[in-house]
Amino acid sequence: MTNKEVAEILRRIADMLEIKGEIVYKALAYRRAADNIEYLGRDIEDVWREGKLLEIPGVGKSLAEKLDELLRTGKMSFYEELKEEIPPGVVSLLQVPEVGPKTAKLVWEKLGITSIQELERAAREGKLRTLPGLGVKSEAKILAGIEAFYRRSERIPLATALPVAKELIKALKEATPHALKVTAAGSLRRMKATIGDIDLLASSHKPEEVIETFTRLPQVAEVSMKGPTKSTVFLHSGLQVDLRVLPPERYGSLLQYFTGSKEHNVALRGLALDMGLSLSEYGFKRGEEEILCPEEEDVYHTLGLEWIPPELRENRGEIEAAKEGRLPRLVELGDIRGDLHVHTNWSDGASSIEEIAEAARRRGYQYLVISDHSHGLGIAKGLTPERLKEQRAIIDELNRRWSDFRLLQGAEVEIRADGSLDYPDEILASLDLVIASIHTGLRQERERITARVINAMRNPYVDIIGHPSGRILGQREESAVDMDEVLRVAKETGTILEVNGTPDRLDLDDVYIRRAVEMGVKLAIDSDAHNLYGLDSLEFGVAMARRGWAEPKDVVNTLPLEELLKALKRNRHH
DNA sequence: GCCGTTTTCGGCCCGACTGTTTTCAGTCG
Repeated sequence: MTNKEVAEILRRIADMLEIKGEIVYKALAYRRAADNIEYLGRDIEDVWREGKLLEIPGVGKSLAEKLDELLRTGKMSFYEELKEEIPPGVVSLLQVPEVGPKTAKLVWEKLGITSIQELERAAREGKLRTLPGLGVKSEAKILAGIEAFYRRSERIPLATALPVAKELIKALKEATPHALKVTAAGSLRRMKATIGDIDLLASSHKPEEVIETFTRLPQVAEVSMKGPTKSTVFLHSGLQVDLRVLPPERYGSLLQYFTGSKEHNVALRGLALDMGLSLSEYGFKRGEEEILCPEEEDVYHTLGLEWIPPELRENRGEIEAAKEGRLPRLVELGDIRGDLHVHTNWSDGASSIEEIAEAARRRGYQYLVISDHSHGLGIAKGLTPERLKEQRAIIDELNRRWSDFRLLQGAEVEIRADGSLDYPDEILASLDLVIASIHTGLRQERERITARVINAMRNPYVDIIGHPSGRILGQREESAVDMDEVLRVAKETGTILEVNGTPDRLDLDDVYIRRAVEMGVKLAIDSDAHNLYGLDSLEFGVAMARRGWAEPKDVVNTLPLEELLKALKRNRHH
């Protein structure tokens, strides 16, 4: 059973407990455990086999027993009993915006509603307004919520949300002189791989005017909620945007609060309470006395912490690290000396070798690895060994042109469905760098696909495993590959794992990056560009690496050229 | 249900907005 599946069951239990009306803290405990399991970075089954369930934060005696039963037998009797008690359709009502546990319970008990379709019918027939606590307006809100549910858009990639946020910030600043600072916060500022909605905030002496202006921007399709300091709107694209406005002297606490994550904030507030302080977006309070925080640093310093980079704010150890002054010096785009994975029009890329090389050089890179596909990937015009030789001649020719920049010839070699590599060893040996990737047979079962990757890593000429999980955000789940095993073997063979910055890949995921960093497995942050603009994607790879606590020393392409060449695997095997 | 150099019991973050309420409950983040 995967971590995600276990986490889903725990979250479902939490939902059912809330509908039952159990104390909310019980449900919270299940959700916290679910989060910690999902982001564990290792297989829950392994942890279970080692008898270390209790070491997972948020898992105590009771949950450890229930998880043991689940992993041992595939079923959890507590969960099965709850399912008998509460129909699954009632739990599904919680997916509708505006419907929470109380409303779900109410309509189930009073009207026998057990599905979203039934809820919709009841709303249309005006039955909801007859229930205690609900009126005509609530009924309309729920109906609107159901419509939103039906056309709900999935989370969108970070790279899609960022320019939208930038445009809104610009538009708001131009539309009113009262918006002083305007910033994107939330998961966007934390650079999560996907974004649910956009959180903006502004400082102003006249918050109400800023809110008013914002809700009238031409980008806004619908105003969902509007108060003196806060509003929620939907853009024409269906994307939800929240705006929160406070005066400048409270901007630091507002920025901190709105950046989240929720779990990080909860932990910070707990810390504040220990110091006799109460923390909110307005600042600190000690009794009646207020401590204002115009800058975000003020919030952290008041709590005796170093300022924590937003990418780390997930309550996964960053607060303890900040307390002890051992936060990592996270890798930055400026540390990157070259891109190790780009395609050209020799395979499925759009630009020539020369064009992309010049573009990389203009970025200040010291080197660039041309890594077109191998011939097995026919649809991508993969290179035969003969064409590879022709390409080498061109690369050699181009290299005479620069003294400050070097082109390397690599390849993205297919790991075939049977586990063999798409070029023979003598061809691999002729390349400066070899990336081995899986593009086919991604749905193979765990043992088989893991064996393929490990076989590739054991080949002395393979330097990097490209996009190790094979996920495509919003389209394809990660493969069943046993990432724990991949990490172990990578440590043993010195194989580098790629952090692919392509916006819909972002693969490795930050959770595994963190694990790699802890284990001392090296990373390569690459763009996997297929055209000149694609080079920009490396920035998102950097963001993922930062979320995974990676420092420059963990990333091979922060090295100068000579050191990079020394670090590559082949030099040890020759 | 978890958790503990002030606690093994009694806490568990804090506030905005909305609607149906004459003082607060529900939902959301």
